[in-house]
Amino acid sequence: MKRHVLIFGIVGGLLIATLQYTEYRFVVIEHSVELYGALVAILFAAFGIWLGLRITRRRETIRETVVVREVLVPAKVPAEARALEPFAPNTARQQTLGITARELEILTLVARGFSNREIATQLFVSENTVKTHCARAYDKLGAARRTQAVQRGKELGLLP
Amino acid sequence: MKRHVLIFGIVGGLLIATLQYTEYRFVVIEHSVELYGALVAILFAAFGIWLGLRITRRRETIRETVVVREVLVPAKVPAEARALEPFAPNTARQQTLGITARELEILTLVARGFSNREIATQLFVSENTVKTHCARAYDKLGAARRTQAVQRGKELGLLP
DNA sequence: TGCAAAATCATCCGAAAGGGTGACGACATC
DNA sequence: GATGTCGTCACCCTTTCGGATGATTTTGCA
Repeated sequence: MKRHVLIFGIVGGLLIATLQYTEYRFVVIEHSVELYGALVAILFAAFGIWLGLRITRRRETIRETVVVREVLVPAKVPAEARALEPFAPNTARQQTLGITARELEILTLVARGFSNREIATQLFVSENTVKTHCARAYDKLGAARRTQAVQRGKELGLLP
Repeated sequence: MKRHVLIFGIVGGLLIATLQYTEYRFVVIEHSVELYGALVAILFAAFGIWLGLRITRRRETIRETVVVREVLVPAKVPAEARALEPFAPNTARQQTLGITARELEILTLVARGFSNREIATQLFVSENTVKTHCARAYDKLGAARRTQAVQRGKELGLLP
């Protein structure tokens, strides 16, 4: 958290300096102040949004309400019909295999056909992190490839 | 989500206009551009953070733990559902997509988690051939990766 | 508050996968 | 016989994955 504020300040300062520098060099155009302000506004708004997402990303688990609901699910349903059913991963098996929630989360995205980079973008983490989670999940599932991990995950009731 | 972008634009425009107006009226001192930029930056950073919080806040709702009880359902989903044990691929869809039998055969092996080399060994063909079939299948399925192709194949009823 | 688990990120390297292109033979159809 | 489809294979190049390892930060809990 402290690091966020720090990089916020540093990046902000650098951005302002850069913008000022460029402005002093290219002030020949008209309305440069407006453009300058708009540029700063857009950049910092984007940065702020990113920061807001980043900060609050993990707070969701705090005030969650756990509701236990029982659902009757047909034992065997084809893939097309299964898409609508609420899927509940087999947490018992997940526990015994030692698969963490984050690993399972990434595994579901892998099963949906996303690349590591796409998953990293969606989850606001680096590609390396995704790869680490993947590797651990593969190891715990005894899989050598992502397709194999997906297959195993479906067999074990971990994935929809 | 669209509403957020809308109010973002409106408020942003108002802010810029206000800042320009006030600047033209009161800020005759030196370094007005720097102050102006810093002000805009801070305001928009705060606004961005607020927006980020607002966007993600409503996700902190209820997390329900669903307990699934498997139940044998008679014949709710008729034709495609019952032919599950010996899986019958959706040949109609296969035809319309122009997927050949060989491509589907290789696709099923891909879905089972085999590598191209393993598939080549099993089918007594070269790895290049497997890759060619894969590429054509991916193209016809609109997939960029093998996991995506598997996902699409299952959605379309081509794979078990 | 301190510790263990989990999550995050990085780097290196080799393997796997994917895109593009070209080619050749078998076979069916017209 | 010309045409088209399918299966087969090869080459080159780029991207993506995976394995191994080490490190730091965050979190949850006792």
